[in-house]
Parts: sequence; C-alpha cells; structure tokens
Amino acid sequence: MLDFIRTIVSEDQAAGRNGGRVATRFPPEPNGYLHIGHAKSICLNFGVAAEFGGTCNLRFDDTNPTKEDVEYVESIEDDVRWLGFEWAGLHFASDYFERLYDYAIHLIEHGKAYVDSQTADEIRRLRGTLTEPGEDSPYRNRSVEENLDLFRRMRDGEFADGTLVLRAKIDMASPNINMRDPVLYRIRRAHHHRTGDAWCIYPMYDFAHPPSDALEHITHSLCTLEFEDHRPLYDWLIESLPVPSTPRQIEFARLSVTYTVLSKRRLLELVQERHVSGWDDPRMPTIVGMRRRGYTPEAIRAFCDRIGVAKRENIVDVALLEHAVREDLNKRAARVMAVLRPLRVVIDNYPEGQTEQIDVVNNPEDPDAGTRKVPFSRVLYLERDDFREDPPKKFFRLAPGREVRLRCAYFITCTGVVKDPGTGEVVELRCTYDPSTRGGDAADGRKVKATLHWVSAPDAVDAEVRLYDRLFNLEDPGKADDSRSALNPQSLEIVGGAKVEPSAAAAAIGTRLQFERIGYFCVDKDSAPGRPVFNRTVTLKDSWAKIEGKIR
RNA sequence: UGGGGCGUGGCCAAGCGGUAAGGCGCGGGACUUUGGAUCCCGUAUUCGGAGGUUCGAAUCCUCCCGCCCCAACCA
Repeated sequence: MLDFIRTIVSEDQAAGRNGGRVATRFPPEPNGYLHIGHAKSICLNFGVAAEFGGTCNLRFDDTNPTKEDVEYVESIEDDVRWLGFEWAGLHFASDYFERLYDYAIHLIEHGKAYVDSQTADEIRRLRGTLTEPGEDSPYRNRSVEENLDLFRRMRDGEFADGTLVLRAKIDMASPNINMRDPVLYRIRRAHHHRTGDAWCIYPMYDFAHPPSDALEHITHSLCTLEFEDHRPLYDWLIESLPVPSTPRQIEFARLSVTYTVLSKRRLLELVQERHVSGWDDPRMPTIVGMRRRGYTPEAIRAFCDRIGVAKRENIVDVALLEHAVREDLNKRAARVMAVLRPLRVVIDNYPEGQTEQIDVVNNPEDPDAGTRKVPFSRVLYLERDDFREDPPKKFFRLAPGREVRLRCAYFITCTGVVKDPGTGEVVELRCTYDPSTRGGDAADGRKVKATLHWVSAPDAVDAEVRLYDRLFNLEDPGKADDSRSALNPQSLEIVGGAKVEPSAAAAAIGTRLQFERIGYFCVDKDSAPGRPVFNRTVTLKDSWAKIEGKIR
C-alpha cells in the first residue's frame, strides 16, 4: 500500500524527474536523543529510499551551537545503525558553512538579502501580526556594497552578538509570516561542537536546509507538518540560489503516542532533573530506552510500518506499539520460568534430597530453539497469584484439593495450607505429585485445567524484576506531552524477591526472555553475576486479569 | 480577524465518481503443557454537517462547523 509520500515519489520517478533518481535524508538536530517519533521519520526516509532504489543520508542540522553536542551526534548515529539502517552519506550542515556563506553573499549581490541593524524587539514589532502586514525595516534598502561590507564584517567578528542580522528581502506584507524578510544569519559567539570557534555567525535552519538538501542532491525532503508554511521560503531559496539541484519538500504528520512524552524539551527535563536515570532509562520513549527495555529494532520498524504516513494529526495507541513488540518477541524470546512473588510448596511424597533434571522446551513455537534442563525437587516456589484458598468462579489454577500441572513436570494436588499463626497469611502449601505424570501428561488421559510455572527452591536464583506498565502512565492518554508529572511513579514497580530458574540467571545481558505467564523481559545492563536484573518490556495479555477485573 | 493544513468506526489507516480494505483495540468461539500464542467469527447502511451536480458521491461543487500550525536572532 502506497502512502501519499510514496505515491508522489513514485510519480516523480515515473515522470523521470531528477533522472529517475530518489534521494532522501534524515536530518536531526543533535540536541537530544532519538525517540520513537524519530523512528517514524527514519523508517520513512530510509524506507522510501530503499523502495525506490535510492539513497538516504544522515545529516545533522547543527546550525545552533548553543544546544548541540557531540554526545548527541554519537548517540544518533548509534541509534540509526541499531534500527538497522545504513546511510549513503554522513553530513553536517556545519560542513556547508563556507558554502552557505557564499550563498548568502550571492543573495546580497542580487539584492535579495540585507543586513538589518534593528534589535530583535524592533524586528518583531515591524513583522506585523497574524492579521496585520509588517512594515519594511529602515535598513531594508541599504546598498549592495554596504550589505556586503557589513556581512563580511559580521563574519569577521566586528559586531557584538545580536546587533546585526542578515535578512532575506522578500515581502513584509506577505500573508505568510515566514516570507516577511526572514532572518538568515545571526551573530552568536558560541563554541560549535564541530567548527569550534571558527564562526561567530550561524545560519538559521530556514536558510541552511534548502541548500544543504540541494548540495546533497536530495530529491525529496521529507519533514513534519509544522514546516508546511516554510515551503514557500524553501522554494524561494532554491530558486534564488545557484544550487546544483532542485529538491522538493513534502510534509507529513509527526507521531504522537498515547501516554507518551515525545517532546525533546520534556525529555531533557526528565533527564536533567533526575526524574529518570538517564536517556536510556527503560521508562524513556527514546530508542536507547526502548532498546534497554528489550524492544528489538524489528519490532520498532514493524510498528512504524503499521502506523502509516499521512497528513492528519494522530495519536497512536501505545497498545499498537506493544503489540508489535509482543509479536516480534513471541517468536524470538526463549521461555523461562520465574516466580515474582514466591509461595513455598512442599511435595510431601517426593523423595527428600532428590533432584532431577527435567527437559523443558525453550520455545514451543520454534522447534529449533531446543530444550533445556531445569532442576526439580521436593521444595518449589509457585507464583502467589496462582493459588487461591477460596477460588472464585473461573479461577482454574491451584486451590485446596485441586490438581494442576507444573509445566513440563508433574501433576500436583494441593493437600494442605500452612498459615502464619499470627497474620493468617498463607506461607506454605503442601502437595502431592503423581509420579506417572512426568513430562506433564497423565497416562490415564485425565485433564487438568491449568499449567503453572515453577522454580525449584534450592536451585532458584534471587532476581530483581522491574515492572514497567507503560512508558508513562497518565489519566489522560492524550495529554502526556503537556504534563511535567507525566512520569507516574506507579509505572515502575521493583520486585526484589523474585526467583528465577538457573538458565534465566545465566542469560547474557540484553537477552530477551519470556517469563511463562508473566511477560517479556530483558536482562538489564545493570545485572551482575548472581544478581540478575530484568526489565519488563511489555506484559503478556492475561485473560485471568480481565476475568478477575470483571468479577470485582 | 490573515495565511497554511486536516476532518473515514474507540485508535491508526486505505479509498480519489461505481456503491466503506487492513491493522490495533474490543466481543464471541475453537484449539492449546502459558487463561499467552495460534485459528475462526463479529465489530461504520456510512465517510464533520447541510445543500447541490450525477443513473450513481467518502470521492466533484457550494456554504457551514470543528481541530492543528505560523507573529524565536529554535529546529
């Protein structure tokens, strides 16, 4: 299915424009880490290029040195690569500073730009309003010679920051405010992460972007909707400048996700004010955050494919993202048994001191994933939630007198409940097992309504499990971007006393596992031998939780 | 009040004059050594609203309504 952008590109190619060549670029400003919203743009730009036999560049729009940093350019390169894309060319707008300067001179020489001596305040005042036209600057008609002289001296550092500015000479009465003599260059004595102190004047985005695209022979310059009003200026510059190609700007709607903050400013705040541990905090919607949580590049790309590309504002349900992650992980994550809130169970008729190794399938949907040995013994841990002393209707798991299956092991029947005399809390279950059901099947064919995961107590490894419900969890899914309190403390729960089987504890950092009946987890980078830490990526769909919700 | 965009089910999204794709979500069923997964079935007589053109409109025209963006020496 072709979205409107692919349709345009396809038509352009069919019409032989640009010689049938297709070239795109992903142009982030290195002022923060990439997030799921950028992933949409990355998939679009690289995707379109790949589909039409073209190329896609990675270009850093680094024209504002005060906000940018090498830390960001490095992380962005990593993230794009991690997502699985290879750029044809790696460029920086700052690499074009000299040429952009020459282009500015060209504009001045052709009477299309002038140096303005007004203050920022005065410029704003004469720009007019949304409904009233602006007025010409008193400096608008300086001679070409004077403009040339002034602009050169601006570059030479003769003037203080903010005193002079280079402006395009277009139309102060244009109904489009972007055409009311937009500022092209400002004086800014700031250290640039790449050009150092070589420049004290920096081009504005509006001036730098069109020629940068043209210099890279970009054919389709994809950007978000808010730049729609800038297109006339984009085209004006492409026409006014002696650039080597004529790129075309096409706008699409940016991505919003329910419950999710995708504003770079907000995310920066969360990091700087230490509400999260860093850009890669698993609660962050950043690529590094999702990566640490265990999302795969394939899942993120699948998500981007499904959300589509259009021009209407949209807020995609985070459930779609989670679905894409689940769908992908379900195929690749090894199943492993873990117990979050352990309840001790003693199998009375199982030989004391005996341990046997049980073969357990790693992934029932992937025969190639093989099996592993899991120790089984007389004392086990079961999930607290898997037992109810007084089971409600439709609760099929363990209860007094009831028989269930321990996954890949035996059928057990609950014969007794041990409670703490003081609190009345259930502290231990007594059960019996049926030796003839080894492997999980009864010779007499009798059925059991539930299969539980379990961990052998003497072999279990203590683990820390971090449960993240949603990236961010708010009352109003649509307002996530507006609230500073977007980080709901309840969205993160740390379970300290979890017990996992040995193979889970031995998994390498970054390994994605599916804890039977609990959810998908990723071994965290903070893991240490003997102290595994698991981040939950997304939860399994638990029908029992739904049923329980209905009962209440 | 100027300009630029956009309005198809709860959320995305096809469709571009021939009688509403698909995905997520939701509901139901089958199957199952995860109540997961998988597999079926259901989920807009209607396309922001009202007129009009046409044999026929979500698609064309007119008017109206609603939402978003623009007045940084940010990108």
